[in-house]
Amino acid sequence: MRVIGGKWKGSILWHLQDGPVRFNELSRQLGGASKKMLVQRLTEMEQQGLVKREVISERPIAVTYEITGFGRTALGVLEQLKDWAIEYDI
Amino acid sequence: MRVIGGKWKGSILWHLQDGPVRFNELSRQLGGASKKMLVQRLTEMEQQGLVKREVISERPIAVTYEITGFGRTALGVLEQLKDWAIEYDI
DNA sequence: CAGGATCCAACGTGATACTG
DNA sequence: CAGTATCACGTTGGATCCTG
Repeated sequence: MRVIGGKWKGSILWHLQDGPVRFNELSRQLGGASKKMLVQRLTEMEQQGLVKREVISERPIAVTYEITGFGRTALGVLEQLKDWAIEYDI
Repeated sequence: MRVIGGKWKGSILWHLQDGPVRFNELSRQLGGASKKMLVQRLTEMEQQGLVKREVISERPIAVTYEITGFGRTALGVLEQLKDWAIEYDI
């Protein structure tokens, strides 16, 4: 729960599924999330090994976040959870 | 996540596995949980259909909480989560 | 562009005391 | 026994402004 719980981590992993995404793009995709929130979650997820942060360029700075192998296993668990939620209509 | 997330729900379901448990007994089994917390979680879980509350006697009042069929499916999902957590040593 | 710093409101939580 | 009520507190999150 510490690793995959909370309101945003699942959505973040989901949006990183198909390749690296830049910070602001991710921010847009996640609609209701403030930038501060997103920074907090991403930092946390990087330390937990769920995502990998990569600086693409400086001036102007560009950063991408990419899901790791471990992150994909977490996403798998979340898929199980989703199937269960759908099955019981929650 | 709304249904099985958080710090306590998993433990509560776990302790109800083998039959109904009274409030205070559950409180003792869950060590660090305050009574207030426990009431909140149990009320919430009753409304979500995870547990069933039953008044056994009044004066002195006795109440038990029992896991429902739906609660057992939730426990199943949590088992998956646990296996994953163990596999990756979190 | 990708954050960091700051301020403030809302919420969750624990401790304690009380009740039918 | 199984809660309810109240308060004090720390944490969390959003909003806003700032920066290399």
